[in-house]
Amino acid sequence: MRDVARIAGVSLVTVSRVVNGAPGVLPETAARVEHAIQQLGYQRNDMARNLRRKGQPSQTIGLLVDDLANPFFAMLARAVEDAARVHGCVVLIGSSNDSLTREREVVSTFCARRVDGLIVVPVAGSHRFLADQQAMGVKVVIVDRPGDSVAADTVLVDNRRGAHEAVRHLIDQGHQRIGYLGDRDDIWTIRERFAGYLGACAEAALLPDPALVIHGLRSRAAAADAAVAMMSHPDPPTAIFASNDLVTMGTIDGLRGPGSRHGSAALVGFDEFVLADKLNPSVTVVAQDPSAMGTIAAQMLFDRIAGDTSPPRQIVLPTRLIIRGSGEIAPADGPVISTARNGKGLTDA
Amino acid sequence: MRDVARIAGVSLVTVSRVVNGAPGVLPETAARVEHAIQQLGYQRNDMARNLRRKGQPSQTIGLLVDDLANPFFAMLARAVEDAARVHGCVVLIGSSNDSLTREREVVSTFCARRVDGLIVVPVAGSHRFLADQQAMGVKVVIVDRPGDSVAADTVLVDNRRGAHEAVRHLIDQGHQRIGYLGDRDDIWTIRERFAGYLGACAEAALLPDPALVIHGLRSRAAAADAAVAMMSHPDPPTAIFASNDLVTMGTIDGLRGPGSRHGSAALVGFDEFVLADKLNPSVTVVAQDPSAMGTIAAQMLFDRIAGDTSPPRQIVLPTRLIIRGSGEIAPADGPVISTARNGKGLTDA
DNA sequence: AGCGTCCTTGTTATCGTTTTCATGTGCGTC
DNA sequence: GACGCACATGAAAACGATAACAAGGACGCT
Repeated sequence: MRDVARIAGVSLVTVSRVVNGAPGVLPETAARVEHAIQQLGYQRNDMARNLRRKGQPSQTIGLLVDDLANPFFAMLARAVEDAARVHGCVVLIGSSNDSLTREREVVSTFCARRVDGLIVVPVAGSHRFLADQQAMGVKVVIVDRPGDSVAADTVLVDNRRGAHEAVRHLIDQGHQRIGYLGDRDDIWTIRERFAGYLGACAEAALLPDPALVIHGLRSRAAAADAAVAMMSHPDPPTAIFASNDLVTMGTIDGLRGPGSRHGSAALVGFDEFVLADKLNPSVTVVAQDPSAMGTIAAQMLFDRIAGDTSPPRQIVLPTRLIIRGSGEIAPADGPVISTARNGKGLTDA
Repeated sequence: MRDVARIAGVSLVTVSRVVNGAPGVLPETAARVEHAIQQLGYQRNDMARNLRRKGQPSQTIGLLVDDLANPFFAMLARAVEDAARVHGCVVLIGSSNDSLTREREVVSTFCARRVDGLIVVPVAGSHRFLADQQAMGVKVVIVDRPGDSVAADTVLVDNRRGAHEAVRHLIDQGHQRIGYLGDRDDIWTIRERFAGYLGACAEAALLPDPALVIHGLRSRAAAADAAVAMMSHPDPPTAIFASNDLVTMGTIDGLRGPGSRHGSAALVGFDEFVLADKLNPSVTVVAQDPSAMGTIAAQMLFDRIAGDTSPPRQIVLPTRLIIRGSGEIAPADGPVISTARNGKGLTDA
């Protein structure tokens, strides 16, 4: 910058003004400065800039998801990124990998970089440290799961109702023995879905057989094994509700695998996934709209950064039951997941 | 920091030393400082820190992919993030969305933040601006597609050979009329795959019928339409090679859709995708390992940041043909895509 | 002519940290 | 007892930019 000033024969302030498009610089002077900038390939140092302009936003936000490689969070991240771009903001990204320690570390690193705000998918456990950061002026929006010990805007999905609808759909089809295959139930979303399953059963005066309820499936393979085990029960279920996409796919593996009775149980899964409609039989799912979640969360965050100090809000998005069922021809229009990117999903809210 | 110093009754330097774990501070003094830090909730400002420590790396890298919502890039991003964490680095992320302008903007924004390095999936077009940033000291690694007008470490996949193998597999199965359904052929990977298709045909003395070659399919729906159109040809292909996952899935839609001859053509697609093994018939694919690409790219980048000044290298990873074919029982172990996260894929190289 | 005003430009202080060098203190040694 | 040395600590400058204020000139008005 000093070099630019020297070459253009002006002072630092004038260069600053030109770089920031501030008014009150003679066009001729500006041109000289521009020329010097070109010549030297000068680029403003935003670190120094943000340091000096304390109080002004730093145009950086942090996004902390569970696992970026998971398509659900990838879509959410993309939506956040697009919103950030509109606000001239860059995005720092991190995966917590279901570890509270790692989450705390990442949050701390981001805050040391003086982000304006954070969008966090919280893992289980206390988030006092988030509240601390809030006190220091960092705006926080929580997504996907409620945060423990922290008052912040939150965007959730009505997991319970979605699961309830799904299971009721099975019941309406005449199923009486409905198995549950679930991920770790210390994850809030999973717990809610299980509650929805129980609720729908209770509503129909069905008492779930404890032998048909399996928790803690952390991988597709584990789910496949569990599905096989469940179908080997002397009195196997006629239908299965799977708590998320991984478990659903594992269940498909199990029901389809060698030595299994092919398709001997109806299947409804939480989470839409690619090609669910092309399986035979195609799979009924409870679809969420991760893209909408990201867009809404980003919107709330930028409102806060812009100075909104109203009490924290909680937004609960509905799910969508996509009924496919055995042998049924898939609907002509694709699943919600494929159109979510354009933000249409917002109308669901 | 000033407050911490005052409360602890020491100078700024001493606080700095404690915060950075520098030696030469009396344990008792350090404890007093630590206490003051706790009390005030002080956190180092890394902006100011990076500003002062010019020359030292800023512990920030930028990752620019085509589309973060695409599972391929999401996995790549996750691998990069994991590697970055090991090096104590945070990751700025952006999607170029196939736009050179947007790519240039994002790169510029990242560099204004003084990132140590960039991992870029380049869109088509000249990347002179990347070379400019290199000249300013930013390390660059190119991934997935070669960069135009820029000398940098590059991680590619042998798209041509992969496609060649895939098409030869079809030929070995006895197919003579093999259609090509492809994405925009101004994308390098797509062009390479098409070249592989042509090469395999030529090798077998097959002359592809121009009516069976369709380019420019940008969406699943477009691919579905194209597949239907191709199958409606008076002399339809007995097999189809699809240039990427989106086109493959669209082709499945088309072959399966109402009014189509179900499964009337064999199908091999580039890119592995979830559940490809569970379709009926299951789909043979050419699998890449995005996670390995990310890991290797990050490794190269951090080597450069650490001071490696050897000439730019180019690494070409092989693909893996996963033969599934009609009616065949899927192998017990999952597709490469599901195990890639742990870096095992690296052994493929 | 004198004065106020607008407009362009420059001077200086500052952001929060680290670096460099200087200072003071205690201790062992000849 | 003086010297050198190691050690803990502090003072001041610097990183690259912006904010606040000041200065000089042109202009119009009385």
